[in-house]
Amino acid sequence: MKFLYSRIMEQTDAVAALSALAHPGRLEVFRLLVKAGHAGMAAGKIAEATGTLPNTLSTGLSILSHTGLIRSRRDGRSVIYSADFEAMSGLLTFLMEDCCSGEPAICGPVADLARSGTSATEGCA
Amino acid sequence: MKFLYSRIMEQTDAVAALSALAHPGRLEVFRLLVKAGHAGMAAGKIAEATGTLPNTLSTGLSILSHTGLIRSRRDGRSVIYSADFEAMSGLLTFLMEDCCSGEPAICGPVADLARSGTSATEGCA
DNA sequence: GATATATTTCTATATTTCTCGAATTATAGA
DNA sequence: TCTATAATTCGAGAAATATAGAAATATATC
Repeated sequence: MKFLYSRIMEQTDAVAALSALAHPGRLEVFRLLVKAGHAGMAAGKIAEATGTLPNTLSTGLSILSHTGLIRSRRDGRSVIYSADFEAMSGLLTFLMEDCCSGEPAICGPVADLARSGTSATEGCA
Repeated sequence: MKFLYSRIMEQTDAVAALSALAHPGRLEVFRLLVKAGHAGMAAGKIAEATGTLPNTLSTGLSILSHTGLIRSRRDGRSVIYSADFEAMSGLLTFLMEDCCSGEPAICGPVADLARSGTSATEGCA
């Protein structure tokens, strides 16, 4: 399990992350975790919120975890999942790299993201 | 062919856009077009730059086009493709919506993006 | 130790996606 | 019109992905 986002995002990692998000159920889970912030959510709560079977959800969480987009920690019988904002920032930066080649200012916030790089989420709770 | 990004991004559209990007060849093409900016690139030049067969590339360009992530215009015998920064901004905004629920400031530029919304690329050439 | 809860892993089937050769369409110039 | 160039569409076999039932693992409580 590699977490290269904080340094260099490679195409292979980006494709894996995008593939993980390119699925209605997994995308819903990820966005739920983005909203939940650092606190995260237990797998059971996610299953309840999304109406997914536990085994199917677990497969989805595993796929997201392997890309580094989400993290997990155990809390008693539950496993808490949370979004990794640094990984997400790395992905977005990779996507918009060299936006408008040399004149990133014209692209607004998208370019800000590409310019700010991975230190973007340093302060995230 | 719908282009909902400038207004409301729905999950279905986001999944389609992410699926389109979740492929090494298509991701390479998209990032090439991000760098090329508004000027864009002819399909033939893209094929040359990426070493893709024309028919395979055409399929990839078609998939990207249908999501609204790229646009095309004919120029003589060539077809020029270019990235649609507004669509991309809409996708990124959708992904990071309600980042850290109520305290987006702590997420830095990622949250800036989520907050700025679709007007982000207004000034893009 | 025994039981209940929470989550994951295994396995198989169904479905979707990928790639490339061949044929087709569109435009430009002689 | 004829020819060349540029790009797209079609079709089929191969590969990858999705889903859910059943079984297994981990933790907590009695």
